[in-house]
Amino acid sequence: MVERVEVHIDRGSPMPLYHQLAEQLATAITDGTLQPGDPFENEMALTERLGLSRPTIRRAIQELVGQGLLVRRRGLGTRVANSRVHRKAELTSLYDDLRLVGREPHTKVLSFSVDVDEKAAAALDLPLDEKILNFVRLRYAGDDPLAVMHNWLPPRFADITEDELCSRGLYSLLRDRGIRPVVARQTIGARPPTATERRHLGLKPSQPVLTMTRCAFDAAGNPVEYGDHSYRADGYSIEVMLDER
Amino acid sequence: MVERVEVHIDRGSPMPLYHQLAEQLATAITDGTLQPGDPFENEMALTERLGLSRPTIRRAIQELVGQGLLVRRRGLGTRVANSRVHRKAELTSLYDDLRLVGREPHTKVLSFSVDVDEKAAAALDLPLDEKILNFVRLRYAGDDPLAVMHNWLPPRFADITEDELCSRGLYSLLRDRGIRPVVARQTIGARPPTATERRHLGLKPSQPVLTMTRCAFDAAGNPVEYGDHSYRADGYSIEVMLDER
DNA sequence: TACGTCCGAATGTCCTAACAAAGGCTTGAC
DNA sequence: GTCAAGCCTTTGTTAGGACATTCGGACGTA
Repeated sequence: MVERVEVHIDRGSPMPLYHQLAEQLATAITDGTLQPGDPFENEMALTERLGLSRPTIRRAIQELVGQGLLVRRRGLGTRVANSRVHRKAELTSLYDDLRLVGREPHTKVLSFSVDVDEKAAAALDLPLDEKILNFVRLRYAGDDPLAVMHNWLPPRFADITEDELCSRGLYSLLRDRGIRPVVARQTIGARPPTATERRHLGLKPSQPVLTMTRCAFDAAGNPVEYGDHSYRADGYSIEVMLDER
Repeated sequence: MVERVEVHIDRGSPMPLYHQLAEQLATAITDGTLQPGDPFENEMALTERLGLSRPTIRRAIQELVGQGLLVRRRGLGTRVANSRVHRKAELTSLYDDLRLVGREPHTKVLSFSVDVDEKAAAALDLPLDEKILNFVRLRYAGDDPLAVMHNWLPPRFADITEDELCSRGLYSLLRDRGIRPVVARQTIGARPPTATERRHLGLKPSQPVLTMTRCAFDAAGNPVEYGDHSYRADGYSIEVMLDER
């Protein structure tokens, strides 16, 4: 049985038609209107029903295939993919992650300065003698300390204040300044905690920390953030989706 | 200065024109013929020079933008992106990873059986009473034990033998059977080692293991592998690229 | 019954064409 | 000299059409 998703296209909207379509179809899949394995209305039928051209329809479907929501096979048709492979938004800050699971985050700023740092400068692709904003935050989930996060940012963000860091996530601050990190290279490891980490996170020497160093870039490929974080391993794990599509 | 990349299009090839073009341009970027920041020949010029239509050119360029090799801005043009954000192939097995850095991997199979397992059945989307192939491998990098890897596979792979597991990577075995994992959901954490892990990996109680559980899917969204791995944290870290393009 | 061939359906590739929107640059008015 | 309006270049969106390729099933034949 082919499901006919109800779609409303607004030709007056500044949002491209293919994107409007993709969004509404994505909603129909993620909210369960369309079930995994369901056959999908074919391109020509959509073309006629919605009064859009085939390239527009194809582009919308392509977007959903790229997100792993649909699977297409030549000669056969298009179907809703297995729901568990749906890609989720991946580049989020810890702050957002915690909000999502209902644990109110808060932050204590342990240090805050602007100074030269060769390792960070290299990572951020800046001159080695450039002064770099850097700060260390202790992050809590509810009342429990969860992570020690050390970050370095290019000097153009020098207007960030300690107060701002306490009240919101770093990525939210960056977005307000018109910067949207879209790619990040991360290295994840584990080790015994340092004395500082034991003190701040309340750990015994046998309880390891999960470490993550991350360099994030905007769409143009400019580095926007370099970070070196240590998480309590008993309270946090990192979820990632890998794909080679 | 606009670089004119030498491109040869073979209209007789079964490979799509846009892909031929994308591949040759990608090579020019990754091998350094085009440098990061270089302006890129614009669409109309490519159209005329190569005798291809604009949609074909655009599709090739789009492919490279998706890989993070190019950056486009309306009204401005297309440029080669910062080289460090180039996405690398991400879904590899440990075996391939080790080969790449020149450390000869080898494998000892610790256990091998076919039996029911509710947790694995749920992860693989199989009936709970279905018999599942499962095995535990101890992986070495050179002479050093590196990881204890526990894997579960659907019964259709029951023809895999212990010998095969010793000589090759798991993903290579799957590929030979026509299965290509393309997406995986991973959870990465850390904890102190169990007694078994201490024995096999030669760890002290204070040396943590890095844990990764992974469920991999093929292009159609069918689960093909479930794994629960423990790595020596002092010899291994996990690199991932995140992106929300 | 078993097997191979043909056909229809669906997606994949490629083309031409037109207009919209965004950014930088030139030109002109003040 | 300064600033704004308008032009040009470039990419973004949409349309419509033609043909290729692949898959499954129907049909027919041995």
